[in-house]
Amino acid sequence: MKNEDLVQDKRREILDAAELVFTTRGFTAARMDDIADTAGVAKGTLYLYFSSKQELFVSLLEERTQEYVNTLSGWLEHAHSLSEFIHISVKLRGQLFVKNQRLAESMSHSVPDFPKDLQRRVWDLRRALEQPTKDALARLLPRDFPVAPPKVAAMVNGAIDYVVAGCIFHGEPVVLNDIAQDLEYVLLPGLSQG
Amino acid sequence: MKNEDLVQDKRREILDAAELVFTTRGFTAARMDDIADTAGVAKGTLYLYFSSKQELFVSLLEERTQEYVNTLSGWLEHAHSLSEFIHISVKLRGQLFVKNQRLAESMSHSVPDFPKDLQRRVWDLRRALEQPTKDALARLLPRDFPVAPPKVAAMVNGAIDYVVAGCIFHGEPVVLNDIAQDLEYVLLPGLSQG
Amino acid sequence: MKNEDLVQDKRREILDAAELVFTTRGFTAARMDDIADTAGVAKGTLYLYFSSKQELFVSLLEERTQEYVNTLSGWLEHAHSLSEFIHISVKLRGQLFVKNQRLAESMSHSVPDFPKDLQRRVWDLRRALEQPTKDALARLLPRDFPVAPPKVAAMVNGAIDYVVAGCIFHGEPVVLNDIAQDLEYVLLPGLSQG
Amino acid sequence: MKNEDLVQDKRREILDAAELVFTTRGFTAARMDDIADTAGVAKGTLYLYFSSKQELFVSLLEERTQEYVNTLSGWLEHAHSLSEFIHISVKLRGQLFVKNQRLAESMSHSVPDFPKDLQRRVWDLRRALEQPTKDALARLLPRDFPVAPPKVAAMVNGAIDYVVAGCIFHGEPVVLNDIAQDLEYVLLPGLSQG
DNA sequence: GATGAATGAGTTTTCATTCAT
DNA sequence: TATGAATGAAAACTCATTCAT
Repeated sequence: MKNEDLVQDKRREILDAAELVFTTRGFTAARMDDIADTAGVAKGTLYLYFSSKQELFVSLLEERTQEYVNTLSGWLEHAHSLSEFIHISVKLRGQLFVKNQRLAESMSHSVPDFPKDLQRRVWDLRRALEQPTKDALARLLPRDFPVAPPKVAAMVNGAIDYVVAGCIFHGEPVVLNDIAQDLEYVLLPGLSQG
Repeated sequence: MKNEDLVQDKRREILDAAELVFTTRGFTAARMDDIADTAGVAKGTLYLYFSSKQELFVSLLEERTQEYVNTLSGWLEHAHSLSEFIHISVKLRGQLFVKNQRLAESMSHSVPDFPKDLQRRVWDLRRALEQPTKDALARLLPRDFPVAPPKVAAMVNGAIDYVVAGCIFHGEPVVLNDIAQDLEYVLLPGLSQG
Repeated sequence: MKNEDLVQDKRREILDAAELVFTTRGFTAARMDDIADTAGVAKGTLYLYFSSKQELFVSLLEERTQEYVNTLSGWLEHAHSLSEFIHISVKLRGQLFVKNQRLAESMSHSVPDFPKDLQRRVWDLRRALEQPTKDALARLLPRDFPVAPPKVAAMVNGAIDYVVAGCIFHGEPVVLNDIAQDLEYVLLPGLSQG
Repeated sequence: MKNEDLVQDKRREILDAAELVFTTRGFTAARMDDIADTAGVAKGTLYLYFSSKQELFVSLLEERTQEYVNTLSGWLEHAHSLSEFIHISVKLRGQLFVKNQRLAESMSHSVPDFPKDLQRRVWDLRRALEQPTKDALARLLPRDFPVAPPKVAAMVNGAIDYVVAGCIFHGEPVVLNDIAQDLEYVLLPGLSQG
């Protein structure tokens, strides 16, 4: 028990360090040295937990995606209106925006060179990531809404991410409640049309 | 004249090659060898036109941003309704989506390590990139629209990019007319509210 | 006693494992991990019995050389003719060929880098290894044979080893009786000359 | 012309350095750094001429085997008796003994881990290496000699190599003429039997 | 101006050895 | 005594940059 817990702790420490370094520098520019230093372990230790830099990266994606998907679907289950859906989406995507964004970017560049088994693991992740939003929209949109739920999900998420990114870029504070209200104002009329 | 033109031609060839390689592999993973091969010149020649890999990258961003901003503001000047605005935006962002997306991603990862003078040049680019959409919205949105034009611009552009990215990811054809109609259906009611 | 025996057992297990790994991969490419796994003990345990990888290797050479020399001199003592000498030599060298060959090769590569005390131990081994064949030839060769026994020993052993190696390389079965007859046919006339 | 020659010179320098280092240390223990230092070039330069340490090793084997086979078959063509055959064999194998021996040893350990294409190249070498001696013996042995030429070749070569190795090991001078006479004395009677 | 061979600092990965339990 | 997680020095290989031709 004790032993197993310690192993999990160290694994988590390494993943936290990896997240920081990968999201700051991108996959290729990130150095295993930096990850080890950040985690406070020796370089060799990384390889006791992950078989390569690529495998560490994919494991990190899996871990974070899992957490995010769990949280998101938990919250969205209790959304009973499109307004609630928008507010919940803004709150969660906004909080996790920066690191998820950076990881996602790294993915599109780096993964094409990965070995087949790792590519497959990433592929599975992408599908898992879309599911909760798609499910909630399927439930909340008016019957016979002419735009398919996956496309609507893309619009909502894109709008959220870009507004948050804009705030960060311009150095404005990210007030998620205000952002949610702005989004509601723009999107709700269109999404509520019978 | 003749001489000057030749110089410009070679410069352009190198930039075209750099675009292909940077957008395919990302900044760090891109190799000067590949860029030279793709451009059909020797590696040393790259350094006659650009003083480093970083400077080549920033020059490319400047070149492409300039082109894109010129085209976009040209088209948006003639937009006389929000509907037209949406259709024009989808058409242009959609066409340029992939390469702009990749360049933008590379920017966020790589630029923080660049020397200060190059960072300044990138900073100026980002502002230039937002201007045309902001100007058009300021003109087309209803008086006293409660959401600021830069935020609306972010929502529209985010929605466009994510829908296009979703099509590409799922292997569906990217039919820009259809996408524009979907976006109009979702966004226009909110944007037209008095 | 009991305790002492257990210690010897574990030592032997480690040496057996080391033999398998060293002869399969060569000294440098052999990993202490593999030896520990093969022996069924933890890596740290190896260092309770042998102070380093190098010392383990030399101890193995000593152990195996001792066994081989004992067996060989026991058999050769009862050889009463050059024909018997050849048959016995083929039988024993043939059986032990592969592992001895590999250990010997490792020796010539690796030992030059060893510390002086280990080099000295290896040096002693080499001399011990030649003695039984030299003694038997001194007894069995005709009086005043013009070629010195050590050189004859080298010829016989070289001929045996290369024929066996040739069979192995070409994938032919190693039939030691046939090989002994071939060697007798070629060597006996010369060795029997008065 | 000039250019091509310079390239060949540098390639040769690297191969010479590689031979020295590989034969001194064995394949695994040899370091690319050492080879580069010995050749008087930078580490990166090695990779302009050979794509990996393994490929450098196999290229070296090919180069040296080719030289040796050419020389050997040239000389053996003019051997008109078994006595001449023995003298020629001793002279050539003796001269090249040390380095060929060491390279051959490295082969048996290292090559099994090489990629398939390199293994194939080594396999071809081994066959080429046996041909000249086999051809000469087929010509010179008595009709209906009961031992197959490849086996006789193995005996002769093994005897030569071990006698030479014995001299080196005991610190005696290697006088090839004397060694050839000793071998003739022992082997010729057996090989000449009708 | 143009070339491309050469460089060497920087990166990932391995593995003998140690030491707290 | 036995363990095996942790270490970090060392090795293969890469690639931006330079410079003699």
